[in-house]
Amino acid sequence: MGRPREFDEAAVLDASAKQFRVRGFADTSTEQLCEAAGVKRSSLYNTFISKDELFIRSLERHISVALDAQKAILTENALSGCERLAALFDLILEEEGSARKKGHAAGCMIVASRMAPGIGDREPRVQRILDRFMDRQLSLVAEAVASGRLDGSLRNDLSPRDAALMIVSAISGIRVLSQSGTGVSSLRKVADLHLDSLRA
Amino acid sequence: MGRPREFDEAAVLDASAKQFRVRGFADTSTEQLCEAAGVKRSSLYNTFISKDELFIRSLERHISVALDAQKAILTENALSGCERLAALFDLILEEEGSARKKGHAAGCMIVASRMAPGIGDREPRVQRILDRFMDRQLSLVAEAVASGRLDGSLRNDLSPRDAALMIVSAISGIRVLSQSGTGVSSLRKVADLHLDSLRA
DNA sequence: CGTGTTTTGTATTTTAAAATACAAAATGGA
DNA sequence: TCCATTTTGTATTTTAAAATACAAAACACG
Repeated sequence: MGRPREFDEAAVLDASAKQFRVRGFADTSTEQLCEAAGVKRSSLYNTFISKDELFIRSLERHISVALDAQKAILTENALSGCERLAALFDLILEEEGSARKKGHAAGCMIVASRMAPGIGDREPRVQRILDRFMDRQLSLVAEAVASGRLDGSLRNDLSPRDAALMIVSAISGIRVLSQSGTGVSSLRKVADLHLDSLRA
Repeated sequence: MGRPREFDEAAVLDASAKQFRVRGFADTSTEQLCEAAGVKRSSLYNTFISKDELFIRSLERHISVALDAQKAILTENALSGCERLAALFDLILEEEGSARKKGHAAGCMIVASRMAPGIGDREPRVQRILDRFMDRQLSLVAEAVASGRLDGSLRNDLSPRDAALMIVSAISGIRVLSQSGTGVSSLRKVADLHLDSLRA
């Protein structure tokens, strides 16, 4: 009962996430958020309590869909372990490339939330969300590495965990490079170099 | 003539840089800056004009000393090309390790400034300073790679420029990993993996 | 000694953004 | 239909931090 909602919650979270990504947490006002999401302030506060809570929920959703996409790739049985890693890099490069096209060169919400203190200090949940994401990402990549050792596509002298750390760090590195304006073709070479070092 | 200054300008810049690193730009108030630097607000504004200007000068100084340290290592004639790169990774790991010990796990001012929009949007100079840093860093690393090819310590089938991009991205990746709480010993393994892939 | 000049300390003003208050609107169910 | 309940729109309040104003202090120089 009561008056029905006129907006889609997930759409607001996506629009918010984009704003936060492009302008940063501190530099996006609630007014910009309202405008971007096409929602009035009272609706925002009524639904999401505060700017902090809205950010947290946006981050949660962003990470959830990002992780799903990576999981789909990294557990694709039709691919060898090495091919899975290659496809993961493809995904990252595609994301960066299309972000580039859409004008907003900015940025990776996950890496930015990690590196920029701010809300992450006040809000332990931000830390927790990011930690959990990284744990899962590391596990997924480590599994792909392990299966790459079995199918012979990857070196068998490396620990899956260490290799996974290396891959994950490479991805972050690429995101930073991309934010610095490095062209996608260069990013591709960097990704290839990283991957080559793990090949059998 | 006139009343002499009671504080050291460089010391204020260093203290400010630390605050900005630990708390982020938006979340450090001028009051915190004054307290950290041991200087009254009027002195700050009198000398540095505004919070924005103070940040820019802090960043400039921070980058300048960082680059000097890297340059010293990367142009050390006594070392082979590969050893120079290894020493560079050592420097990074040492920085991260000692930051960890001092409690403030946060953070790399350079990567954070890149990834977190904010002042960087308003201030083209921030962009310029970071671009310039990266150019120089890339050149220094590329030179080290080139000399590593000559002295036989590094693979001779890779373009110095691409290899340099790969190294620089690896460094950023390690910084992100470190910020996420990864232990220094794991960071070391990651660095070794990255370096191994370039060895002759 | 003073006098001009710069720095320093304190108190105040400005500002901008977050958050709230409250009436009007819109529905489902009795 | 009308009432309880929730959302929506607008206007206002709260807040915190950046920036300024101005008098007192400290020195160099004549």
